[in-house]
Amino acid sequence: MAARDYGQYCGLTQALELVGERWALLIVRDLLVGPRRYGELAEGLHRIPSNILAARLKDLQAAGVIRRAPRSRVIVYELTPYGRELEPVILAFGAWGFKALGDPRAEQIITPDSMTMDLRTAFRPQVAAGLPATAYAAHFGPAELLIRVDGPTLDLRREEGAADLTFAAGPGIHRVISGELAAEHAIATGVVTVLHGRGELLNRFASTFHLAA
Amino acid sequence: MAARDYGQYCGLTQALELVGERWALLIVRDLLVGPRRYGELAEGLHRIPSNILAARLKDLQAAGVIRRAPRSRVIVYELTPYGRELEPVILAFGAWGFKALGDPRAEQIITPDSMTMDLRTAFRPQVAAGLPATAYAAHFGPAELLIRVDGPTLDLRREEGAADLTFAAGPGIHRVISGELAAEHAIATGVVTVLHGRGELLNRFASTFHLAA
DNA sequence: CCGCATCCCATGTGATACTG
DNA sequence: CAGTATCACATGGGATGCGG
Repeated sequence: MAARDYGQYCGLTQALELVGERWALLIVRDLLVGPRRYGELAEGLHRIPSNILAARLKDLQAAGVIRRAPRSRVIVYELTPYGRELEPVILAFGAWGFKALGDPRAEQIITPDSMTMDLRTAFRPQVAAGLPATAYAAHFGPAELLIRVDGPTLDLRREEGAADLTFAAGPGIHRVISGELAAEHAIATGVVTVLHGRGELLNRFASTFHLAA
Repeated sequence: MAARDYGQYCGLTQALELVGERWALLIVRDLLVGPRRYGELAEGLHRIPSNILAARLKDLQAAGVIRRAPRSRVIVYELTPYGRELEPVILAFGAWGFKALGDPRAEQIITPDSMTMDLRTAFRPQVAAGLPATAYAAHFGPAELLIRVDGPTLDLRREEGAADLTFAAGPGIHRVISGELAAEHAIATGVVTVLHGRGELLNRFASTFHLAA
């Protein structure tokens, strides 16, 4: 590692040596949602080569950021307390990057975990507090995310469940969150497909989750 | 770039595609201190190969993070407003990494710009507000940093000037900031050498700049 | 299957040298 | 001084293999 050492004694340099390599922060992002198995991580980061995933998991463990935890016959990876302290950094970094998101390219997908973190970033508790409690079920391809907003609290789960509004969406959903695409227009153009419930609730969704672009 | 694309449409992924490559955030860190010339960047990031520096400057420019600015016959690089929005991210990330800083390795140095950002990270305005205005002049090798604390405001300049305490320090100064090394002990062991002024002022320095480890 | 390890090749990185 | 050019090598990417 000496050759790839930045050669500086500095907080940022140290941070980059711990989690600065390719894919590392994305692994942390997914683990912020919850403990994940090797295969789940590989699925969420669908373009990561398996050797790289294995190497990163090893490095992150050595760095004290994550931990291997045996859970009744299967192994899950989870963040250590130190790793969890990256949450504000990742949220702020994600908010910064969100502003530069252009139109989604053809191969770009959204995964439940990436969407979960983006929604956490975009959640506006003070706005939500003034709105009725609402449950949304969002389908991203085969995956479903249950989004429950109750006053200023947000509960995100990767499961099925009763919702006031059920919709299917692709990457274009981000343009609704950025306010560039009005809810009605998103429905009209097929960016969002309402599967169940009143489509107007998508307006409430858009005001609850908002990040300027 | 398609092959190195993460393939996800997500704020964090986008951020990593803009400034996630090796050395990129360190360039941003140094530019947060002020506009810098090519040679100044190369000096501050003393282990960066010149071709990599040139490539990163080009990429960061294309990403809208930095900008080439001609200043009376010389070219300086400076952050765009969007690039400057990375400051809180970099400060938080640096604070996170600071906690994991072990003992400095032999080849690890501190540069004026890295120290400047670490001091900004560690600065405690509310503590400083309760202390008398103080100016410190810190020597890191050949470079000098003038640190002026006046109430809750911090002024850092890369220049010479009158100071209440002038000291020379190496990377070990970070252990004073983390509180692991008491000021008197730092002086006694030669981690910090007092060049001018009362050594007890290093205690004030340590309480003004503090980051838990 | 799941959790990796191995191969091979494209690309990025690093050291050095060089040019306008 | 501000970059380019070149080349050796390390790392990343993709496919595939393999043991538990």
